[in-house]
Amino acid sequence: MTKVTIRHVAEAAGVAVKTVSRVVNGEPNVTPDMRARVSQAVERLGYVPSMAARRMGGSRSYLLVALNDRNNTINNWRSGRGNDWLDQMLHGAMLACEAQGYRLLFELVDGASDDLDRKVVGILSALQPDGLILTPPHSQNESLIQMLVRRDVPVVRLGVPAHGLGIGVYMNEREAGAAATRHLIALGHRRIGFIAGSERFAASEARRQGYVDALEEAGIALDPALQAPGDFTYDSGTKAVTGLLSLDDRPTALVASNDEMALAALHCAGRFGLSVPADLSIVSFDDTPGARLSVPALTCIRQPISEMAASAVELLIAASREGQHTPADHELPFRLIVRGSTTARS
Amino acid sequence: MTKVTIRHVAEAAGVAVKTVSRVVNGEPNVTPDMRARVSQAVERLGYVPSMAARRMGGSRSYLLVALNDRNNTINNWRSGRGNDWLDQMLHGAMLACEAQGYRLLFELVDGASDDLDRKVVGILSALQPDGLILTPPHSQNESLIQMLVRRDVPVVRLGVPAHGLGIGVYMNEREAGAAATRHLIALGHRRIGFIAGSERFAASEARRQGYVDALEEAGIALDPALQAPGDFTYDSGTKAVTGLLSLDDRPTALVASNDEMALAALHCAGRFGLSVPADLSIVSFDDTPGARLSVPALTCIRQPISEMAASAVELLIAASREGQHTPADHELPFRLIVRGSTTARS
DNA sequence: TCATTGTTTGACAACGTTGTCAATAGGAGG
DNA sequence: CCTCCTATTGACAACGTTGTCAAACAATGA
Repeated sequence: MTKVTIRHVAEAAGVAVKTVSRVVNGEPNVTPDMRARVSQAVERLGYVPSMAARRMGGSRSYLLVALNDRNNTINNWRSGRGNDWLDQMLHGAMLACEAQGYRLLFELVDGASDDLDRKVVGILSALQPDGLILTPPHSQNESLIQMLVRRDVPVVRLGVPAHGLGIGVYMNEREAGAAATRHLIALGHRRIGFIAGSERFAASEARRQGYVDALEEAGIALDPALQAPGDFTYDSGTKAVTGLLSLDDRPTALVASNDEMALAALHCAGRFGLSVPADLSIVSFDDTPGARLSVPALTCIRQPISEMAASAVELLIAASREGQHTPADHELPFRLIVRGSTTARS
Repeated sequence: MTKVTIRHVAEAAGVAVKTVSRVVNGEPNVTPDMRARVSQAVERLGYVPSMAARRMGGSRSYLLVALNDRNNTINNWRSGRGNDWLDQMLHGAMLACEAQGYRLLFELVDGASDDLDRKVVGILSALQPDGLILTPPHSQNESLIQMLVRRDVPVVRLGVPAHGLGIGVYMNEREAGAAATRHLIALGHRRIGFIAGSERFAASEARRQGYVDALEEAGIALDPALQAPGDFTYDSGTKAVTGLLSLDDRPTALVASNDEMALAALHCAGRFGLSVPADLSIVSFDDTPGARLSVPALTCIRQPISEMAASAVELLIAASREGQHTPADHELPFRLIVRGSTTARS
């Protein structure tokens, strides 16, 4: 009933503690007999090594830390926007960690440059994780990442290419923006509006460029009036759509940079007497719960969030094992999910 | 640039390591001078104590673990249902932890009785947390909690009264069910349907009882046909509502045990040619993002989830400090949020 | 003044594991 | 049979902190 340590197992199996350690960690140079004997003792006593002691004795902590911006998270939560992105990220990461015997600790950070750096260093000192997962927008913070790389902490940057600093795990946002737009073009739409995301996120500009790419390759002239700014919030979506639908030559289709702004568009269209998708087709990004339950359900680009997180974990563990921080980039495929919010131009 | 330990601080300040420890931990019996001198060194060197070493040397780990059922989480996520409850719980808990210098580690568990117990013991052995937060339905698992209490692990049971085993932090679900129902009664409704939640969760039955309470106190006869089973999913909501609206004497109002089933009701009503709230009023539970963005927005009962989580953390830390596991119950108030989905009976 | 008490500081062991290196055993090659 | 090499096992220090206890010192009371 009391705490079981490696010493208890060693005594029970009649071997040295180091041998138990070897078996538990799957190290080589242990005879099958010995391995069986020790394993049996481990099983019987229900021994599980203490993470804290592992960290103290050895060089690994079996711990990864995911850093997320506090303001994003809290704002999402306060505004009732939900944290679907984060949920999926955490799930993907946790499952991958579990599969490898690692733990994931989720931390909120905020603040500007120096202050942020100090906080992150504090987290590093306190937790001594084997790797760090950064989410946008911090995954774009080059100076922060430079510091981490200097300290030899394996870092995965979610959502953006690493460009030689850390490990980037992302999807091709530009191509996704183009795919969303091409879908509308293929349906016969010519006047296609675009609602941009917050400039704090690199993905926003990439998606816009993809939109531009698709129009250009289809030979459709760009109309600046069709590009409205937004910041991923419902209200900003309402404002953007109101502007777009008030145009003399209003668009017949929209690309919204996230689901929430698309939902705003959906509701807003009604106020203009337009029905979706008959009078207005809408494509968006994210594939959140709300996008599936809306009427009509939203055609959208699904980001491989949990897959990215799982990759992140695997890459971090590999990096920490090999003790080298080779910069790398891993691009994962997105998917266009066609639902009821888009149809051919009438 | 290299790792700074307590010894470095001690040398820099010209004192013993134990003295630094005392200052860092705010222990008594240190002269103000000494405290200042050491604090300055800590500040200057950017010293942050290692959690692992703290756990090894001392009796506390400064770590709390939140246990959640893997199946709930994953199903919610796969089905696109979202994990709003969990998000809020984690946020509340994390912020409270941060305020006290603790960390929160989130773990998924699953499996039946023995297997579950073994997994939890494994988590305890590996992490050695100062306390455990259990979410429904595991917070109802008496045998699991009994085991934890036997092992002297402070435990908070979220969402249910503790009844003398562990610490319960919850809202009065029965009273909430009654409040939701009374709101409808006050609006003149007499035929009020009820869509139940999954029987796996104790809250489901409590809410139903509250519904019954309110009807009885208003002298409205119970009609078993008005109580439909459900399991918190959209589909089960659709099924339940279809049944209720097909009745000869159909209800003019509904109490849905969660937002998702209420949204199903909302959409379903349209198919019956009924408009909400004119022909059908709907009250639900949760106050999820979808409930606020739907048209009309849902009148619902808001659970004080993040507040419950924050209380949980504070109670756990207090319990672990005092080293005694006094059973306790903490009931937090819910709130009825009136929005567009309810109106007076026409 | 001296004994007593309390306050402040420090020395040292202990926590549970892994890294390092030495010791031993077993096998190959001469 | 002896030597050399390798595979296996073990002894022991180290990791960074806190708990325990003792030492030094100051304050109190007789």
